[in-house]
Amino acid sequence: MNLEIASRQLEALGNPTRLQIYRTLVRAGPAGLPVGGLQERIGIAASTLSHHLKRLVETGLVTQERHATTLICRAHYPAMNALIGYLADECCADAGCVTADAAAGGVST
Amino acid sequence: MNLEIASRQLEALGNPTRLQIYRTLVRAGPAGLPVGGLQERIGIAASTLSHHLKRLVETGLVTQERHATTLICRAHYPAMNALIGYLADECCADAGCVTADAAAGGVST
DNA sequence: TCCCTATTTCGACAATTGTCGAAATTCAGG
DNA sequence: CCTGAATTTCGACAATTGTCGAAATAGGGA
Repeated sequence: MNLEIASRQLEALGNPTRLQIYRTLVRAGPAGLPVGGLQERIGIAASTLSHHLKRLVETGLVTQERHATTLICRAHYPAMNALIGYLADECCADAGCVTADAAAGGVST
Repeated sequence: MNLEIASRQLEALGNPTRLQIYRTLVRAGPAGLPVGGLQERIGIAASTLSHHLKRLVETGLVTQERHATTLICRAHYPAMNALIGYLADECCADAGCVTADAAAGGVST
C-alpha cells in the first residue's frame, strides 16, 4: 500500500453516491447484490451506477462475479482492511493517538 | 458521523497532494508545521497549498493555530479516528471480516 | 436463430477541481 | 507609520467528474 493507491481508494469512497454503493454492498453481506438490485435500492441511472461501480472495482474495493447475465457485486473486505491499516499507520506511526474512542474494536488496553 | 461527513473527509484525503500534506503533518508530530515549512517540504505554490489546507481544516482533519504571522498546522487525530471507526463499522458491522491482516493493532483473536 | 433481460458503452452536458501567479491582507518590529 | 515576512484571496485556465438517455453488447432460453 502506497500513497498513490491509498489516495485512489479514498477518492473512490469520497463520493457520496459511491460510498452509498459500498455501504449497501457491505449491508448486503457475503451474498452480495446484482447491479440491478443495487440500482433499485439507490435509485440512479444504470449507466451512472455502472460508471461508479467500475471505479470501485478498479480500486479493488469491490469484486464482481458473473451468474449468467447477472453481475453479482460484493464488498472486498481485504482492500478495506488494508486501507484502514494504512490510515491507522499514517495516523499512529509517530504519534500516540490513543484517544481513539471511535474505533470499533477498542484497540486500547 | 454520517455518510455525508465521512464522504467529505474521504474526498479530502482522496487527493494525492492533500494526502501527502496530511501525511507530512502526521510525521511532524504534535509540534505541527507552519504553512511555509509544509510548502518547502512539498514544493507546491503557496496558493495551492492554502487551498488544499482549507479543505483539510474544513473537514476537521487538520487544525491550525496562529503564532504571530505564522500558522501552525497539526493533524487532528480524533477526526481520523472517527473516520476509521466509521469505515470499520461499515465494513464489519454485518459481516465478519476477520481477514484483517492489514490492521495495525491485530483485531483478530 | 430470435428474443429478452442485464449491463456497459457512447456522446453530451453542466459543475467542480487542481493548479498557478499576482495582488491583497495580516501582523510584529523599528 | 513604514517595512518585511507569512498567508490568503482573486482571477484564470485546462482537466476531470457526475449525471443522464440512447444505443450497443452479452448471454441464456424458447
